[in-house]
Amino acid sequence: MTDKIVTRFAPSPTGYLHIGGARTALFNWLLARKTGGTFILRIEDTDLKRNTPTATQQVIDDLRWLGINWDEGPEIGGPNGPYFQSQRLDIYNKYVRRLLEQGKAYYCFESPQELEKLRKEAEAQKKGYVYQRPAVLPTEADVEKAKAQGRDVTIRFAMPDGTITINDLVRGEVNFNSAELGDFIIIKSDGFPTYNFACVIDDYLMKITHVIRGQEHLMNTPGQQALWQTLGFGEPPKYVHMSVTISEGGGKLSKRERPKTLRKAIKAQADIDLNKLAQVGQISIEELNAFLAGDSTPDMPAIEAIAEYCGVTLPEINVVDFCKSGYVPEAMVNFIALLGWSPGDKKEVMPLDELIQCFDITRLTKSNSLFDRSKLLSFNMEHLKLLSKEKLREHLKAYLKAVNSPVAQADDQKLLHLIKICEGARTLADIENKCRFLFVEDDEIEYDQKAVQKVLLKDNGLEMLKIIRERLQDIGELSEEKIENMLRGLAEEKQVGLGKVAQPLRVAICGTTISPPIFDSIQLLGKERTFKRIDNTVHKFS
RNA sequence: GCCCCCAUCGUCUAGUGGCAUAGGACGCCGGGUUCUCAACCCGGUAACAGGGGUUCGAGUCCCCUUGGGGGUACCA
Repeated sequence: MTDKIVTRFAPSPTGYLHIGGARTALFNWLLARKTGGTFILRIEDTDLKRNTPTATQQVIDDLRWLGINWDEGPEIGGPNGPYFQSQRLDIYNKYVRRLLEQGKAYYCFESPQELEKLRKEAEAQKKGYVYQRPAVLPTEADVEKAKAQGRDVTIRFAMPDGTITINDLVRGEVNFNSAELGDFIIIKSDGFPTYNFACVIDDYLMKITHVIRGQEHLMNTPGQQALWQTLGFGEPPKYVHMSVTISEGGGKLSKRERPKTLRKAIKAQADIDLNKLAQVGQISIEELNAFLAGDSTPDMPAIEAIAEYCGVTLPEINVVDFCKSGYVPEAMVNFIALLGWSPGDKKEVMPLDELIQCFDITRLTKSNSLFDRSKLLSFNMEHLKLLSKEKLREHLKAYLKAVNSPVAQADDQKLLHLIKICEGARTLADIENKCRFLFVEDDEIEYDQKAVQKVLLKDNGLEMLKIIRERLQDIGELSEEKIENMLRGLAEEKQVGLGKVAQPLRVAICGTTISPPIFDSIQLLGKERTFKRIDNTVHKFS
């Protein structure tokens, strides 16, 4: 019998979960679920400067939204806790002492500035920089002395000589020369462990069997493996270094893209009131100028507020962005899974359980893949069709709440009805857009000028509207059927297409040329409100 | 600069030496359907980066070139 597979997702809490992180989490989760193994969530909060207090919660919320649950970790605990690295300092220290005593780790006293200088010098000679291990390792007395002088004290791992071979489950053997890797820091001057150290200790203690992570970690693996062996931890975990997800703009899909898009958009608009923008984003004009010059980046809320004010659509990067754009988690998971992996047959659109069923870690692609939003959109539509009505309604409900839509007033039954008449929608946002007119006040309709010109003014649409109003008066209790008969009859009588009748009515009730089928729309709005809107429209544009 | 990874339609991919006139999906283009948007139906376009080997035979194996990506931190 083979041992149970244990995987983990180990994010550092620096903000919302982004697509790359979601994909890493997903593959680890899929492997665990496929094999009946354990999936652990571990928070790598060893960088005091970068961590934000709310980030852990954001990551947790995003994972839950995606449907990725963990067997051990924050909120639920487990036998290998704590699951926050910042709470495991004494554990790391124990292993550091062991290495120190064996002369396999040693103290260093260089400041970051001094190291930077050495690095620059190596660069100037076109050589890669490696830290030079002193012939005689510093003693505890040296540490005391350095501390007394106010110097930084760090601890480095003494990398053993020779070639390090890592065996990647999808890439095969990859070789590294340990002399080129150098002795890396395992304990920072603030006493916290570095990623490369804490990760090894925790993977060992948590009995992780498979480490699936991005290609950006490939260069960390030999050092971690050497550490693993030096500590006598036995057989290292199996490694998989996934391909990277590339953005449509080229380069790694990164959160920098959102500010970048906004900057470009603002610069493209010639006459724009910068003071107003700063005010909208609640930042100073200096900060705004620094941002436009590319010198700094304000916080996300500021970016988003300014973008909304300018009417600029920011590219989605974080999981929440997609949520707010009306994507459904089932589609996200399905799409992300197919980025750098394929089941091998022709199946693409799959529900979660099927995804788990056919998952095979060795089928990961080696090459990077580009994040194609139009394919995601298509997947989202397919999943909207696949989802049960109840599940879809729950998603829609959560979405409406998240974007603070007036449609949120609708009760469960109404929501189901709206979903039905919006069949063919590609996102939840499509449904919201189409149905919002039902939930705004009759005299707060915003008219789309193009629609008004084309449908109401050019083609005698207003006259048609008046006739429709009269006919509507006559048909008594509204039903889709009666409305349809009336409108079709009218079109036939006037020898025109149904569009000539339906479009003016549509613009009158919702201000745009886009709505659910006109018969359903009128029926839902009701007679009184329809009349009111027709009257308002006729009055306004006559 | 140095280290490492990768390379099939525009994009995601199938392909593990003969099943291949290279398959699917998204996109795109053309047509149909239609009260708007979307959906839906039919059809079409389009790829093995280049050059050397190995082999009876190469998208598939090897080498070089080129291109893309990642890393090069007291970040993770």
